[in-house]
Amino acid sequence: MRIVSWNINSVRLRENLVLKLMKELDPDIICLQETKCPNNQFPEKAFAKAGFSHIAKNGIKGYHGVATLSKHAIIESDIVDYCGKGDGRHIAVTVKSGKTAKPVTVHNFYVPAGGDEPDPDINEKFAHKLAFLGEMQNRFKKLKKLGKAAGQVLLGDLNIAPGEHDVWSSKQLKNVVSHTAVEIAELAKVQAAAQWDDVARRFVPPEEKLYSWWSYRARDWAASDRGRRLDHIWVTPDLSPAVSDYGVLRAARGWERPSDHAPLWIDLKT
DNA sequence: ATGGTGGGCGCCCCA
Repeated sequence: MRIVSWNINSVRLRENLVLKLMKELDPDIICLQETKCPNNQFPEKAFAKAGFSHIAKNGIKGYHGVATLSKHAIIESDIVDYCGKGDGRHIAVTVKSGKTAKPVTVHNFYVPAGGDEPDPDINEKFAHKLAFLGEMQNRFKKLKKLGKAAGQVLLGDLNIAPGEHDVWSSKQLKNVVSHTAVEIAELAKVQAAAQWDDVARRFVPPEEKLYSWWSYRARDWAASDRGRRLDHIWVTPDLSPAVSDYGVLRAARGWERPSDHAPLWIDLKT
């Protein structure tokens, strides 16, 4: 089973790029973030026609919003309202890909970007980001305690590039929101809460640069290559051996009228 | 040191 995560930055504007992605990667599940689309305006028909007839969405007019498209039946879906704001920043689906396959639960997240100033006392957006990560920690700690932290995937735009080689210059970005020590520590606590495995770094050596986002503001994003790895796919330990491949479709950043994020994917033997 | 671009929505927010 191939699972994709992609911050699409408006699903209505880039419906054609989602269809292109379907052709290029032939995934089973696609998790979108920043759909910026109310549920009743979501382009379901076009996606169903392409084979993705099972869709779970948590959309908000104008801002953020997540949606998960599946070729296989969604047997359960669940939305958690982080920080009590009514935002569209999480949706979970449970999918069973065949009669003998074990069900897999996929958590699709869009963590708040956090604004410009990395100080929660003067920047409420940064405070929101830290609070959101705190709620993620509690949620997955509880899940672990209940013995239910298995058969799960956590992915999405987490808006944090934790490692030295997850950014083009760790030194120059150390005070830039997305790469500050406090965020990286909070993200590590989320990861520890259910012993999530960051599969990316098993397939791409930690000392190799790896990005999933490049700013729109660069004159030539590919030439300057000042990227950040803001998007992640994690799995619970029981699924680690089942992950057979991982990749970032960097080419999609160069498609016509692109998102500023590239899609990333894993192959999972179920 | 600064400002650069791109979305949605409606005279300005967010990334």
